[in-house]
Amino acid sequence: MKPELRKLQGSDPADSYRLEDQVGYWLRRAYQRHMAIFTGVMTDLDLTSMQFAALVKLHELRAVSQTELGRLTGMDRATVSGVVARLKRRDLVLYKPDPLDKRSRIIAMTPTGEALLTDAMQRISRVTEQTLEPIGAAERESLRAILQKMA
Amino acid sequence: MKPELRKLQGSDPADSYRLEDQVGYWLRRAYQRHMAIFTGVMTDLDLTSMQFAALVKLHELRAVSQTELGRLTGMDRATVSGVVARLKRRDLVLYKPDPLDKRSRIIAMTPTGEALLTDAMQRISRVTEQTLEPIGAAERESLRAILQKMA
DNA sequence: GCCAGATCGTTCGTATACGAACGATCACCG
DNA sequence: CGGTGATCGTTCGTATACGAACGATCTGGC
Repeated sequence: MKPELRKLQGSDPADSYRLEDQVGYWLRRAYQRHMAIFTGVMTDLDLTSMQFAALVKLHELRAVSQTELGRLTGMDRATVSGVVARLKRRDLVLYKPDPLDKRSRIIAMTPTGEALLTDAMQRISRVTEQTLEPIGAAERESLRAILQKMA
Repeated sequence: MKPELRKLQGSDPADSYRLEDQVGYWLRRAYQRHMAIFTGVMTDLDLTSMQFAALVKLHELRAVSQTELGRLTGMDRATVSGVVARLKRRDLVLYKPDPLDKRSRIIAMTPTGEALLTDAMQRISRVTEQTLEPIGAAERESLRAILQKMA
């Protein structure tokens, strides 16, 4: 069937599909904007959002295995491996052996890491505020509820 | 103020900050789940979501410059470069010179690309449906409205 | 006590993502 | 017409992201 005929019949799905109408597109765009804001606010600390997430969890739990850290922050174990290695290279975290499991690697924060986290913590609200700036309180709550259901 | 004093007052921001309460975390999780669904549905087509997005835009506009394609799909020009190169390697798109601008590279789809897009198009609704499965119609509309405001 | 299957972390390969620096070209202004 | 600043696409470096295969270790069942 010729394209023109398909168009006349309006039966080619590709002709009515609009990228701008897709959930994935919105989610990506919103996340992308959030990331840009995060990066902007944290530039001089040289801290990515995933590194920050890892430090937050380590501060909260004091020490966790690498796999557990990945689970808590939503990172693949291969990804966590790299993130943690970069934190270690900057002495923000350290490795400890797990006395109960030789396979496991316990990650804990160093004082340097705690200090950097304190700095980051003082600006993280700016990231949230800027990210949510375009929407009101009721919408923020809706967004939270909906995204939590979805994930 | 000393850390100990802050702690006594319960004022260390790091102690009350919960990763699970952050917008960025929800957005990332939702997007991550969406991506997993996309990948699962499209595995045998060997098509990533960004490659799909590029093909969708090319189908719609027939031919666009690489930079414009990036703008339309929300990709960095360095990123587009790679995505398009991989599509070209599989003969899904082709390059054309721009008669009006020697710097520009026009991208257009090949019949192979169109065929693959047709295949992908037949399952894309499954991706959307599975992504939005946890939420109802009203919530879907809310989500759309809110995310569009945010981006 | 042993072994089969699960789990821990690594490495490799591939695909985004994006800032920065670069060469080529373009557009516009004086 | 000539030059200066903007734009196009590339390349490099770095950081996620994730599947798959791997060795080491652990665990449960027998």
